[in-house]
Amino acid sequence: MPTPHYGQPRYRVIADEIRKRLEHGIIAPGALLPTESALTAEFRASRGTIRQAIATLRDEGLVSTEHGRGTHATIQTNGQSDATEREVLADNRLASLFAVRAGTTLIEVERVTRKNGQVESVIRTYRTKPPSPAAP
Amino acid sequence: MPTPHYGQPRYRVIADEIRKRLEHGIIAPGALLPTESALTAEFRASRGTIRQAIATLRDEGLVSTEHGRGTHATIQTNGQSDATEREVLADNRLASLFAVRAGTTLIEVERVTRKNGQVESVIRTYRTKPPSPAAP
DNA sequence: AGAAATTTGTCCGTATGTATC
DNA sequence: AGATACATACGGACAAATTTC
Repeated sequence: MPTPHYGQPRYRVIADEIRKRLEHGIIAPGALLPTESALTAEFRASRGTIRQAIATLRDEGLVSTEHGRGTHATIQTNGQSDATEREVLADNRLASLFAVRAGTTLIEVERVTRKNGQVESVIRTYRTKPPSPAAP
Repeated sequence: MPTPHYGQPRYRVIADEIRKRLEHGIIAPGALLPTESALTAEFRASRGTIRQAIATLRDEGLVSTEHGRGTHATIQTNGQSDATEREVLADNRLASLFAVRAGTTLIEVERVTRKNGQVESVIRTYRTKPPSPAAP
């Protein structure tokens, strides 16, 4: 088969499927996702397509990827309030503002304001991650 | 030659070069960037690499891409204050919060707080774009 | 310490689909 | 309808970071 893509693009379908597994806890928070090759085999898609799907989830803050290690589900410090905190990797703009390297872990707090049930605004606050007290 | 890429990846070098042109006004705000094929020819890189470079700039809010039209420099309503306003396209998460389609134009206001010259936090507020008063 | 295997990152070339002009 | 331009998808190759042996 050549390269058909009617309706939804494949990478989005794949992202939707993986997102469902994250939301349903089939992939636990902090757990490693299947490798790109494993997903390639499962979804019968090329690596590029798989990587695009994962990039989508990364864009949503659902997963985090590290070179040579893998992609793992992001830990969501989310109770039931309207404020969610998560760890994200600095994009180029944030990196230059904070004077850190792109990809450095930052803390993002997201707050949602509503009006008559409708979302009025989304406020995201970024800060650098405080150094951990661990020291081997 | 196969695929040499020592030091900086090519897509980042290309993104840096285009960013410089945007900052220097060589590409005016609102103006269309060269097409992907033109950039492919200029930088002697494949389309995938060019697209990755443009994706980087899009991530920084510097440019905006429309299917079938092209990529143009984002209009920066930026005086000299610490608050910048720009138009961005909704990522999947924002789209679901605002109940709009991914890619819908949103208004982003970014504020930076500093302490002793160091950036302390970056606050980004997103709102839907108010309907224009135009009426054909 | 060092080599090998694993896994993600980058890059290329090509083909086809879809939106806009 | 045709030309132009971006979007999606495939497959292959090599680079770099991490883990495993």
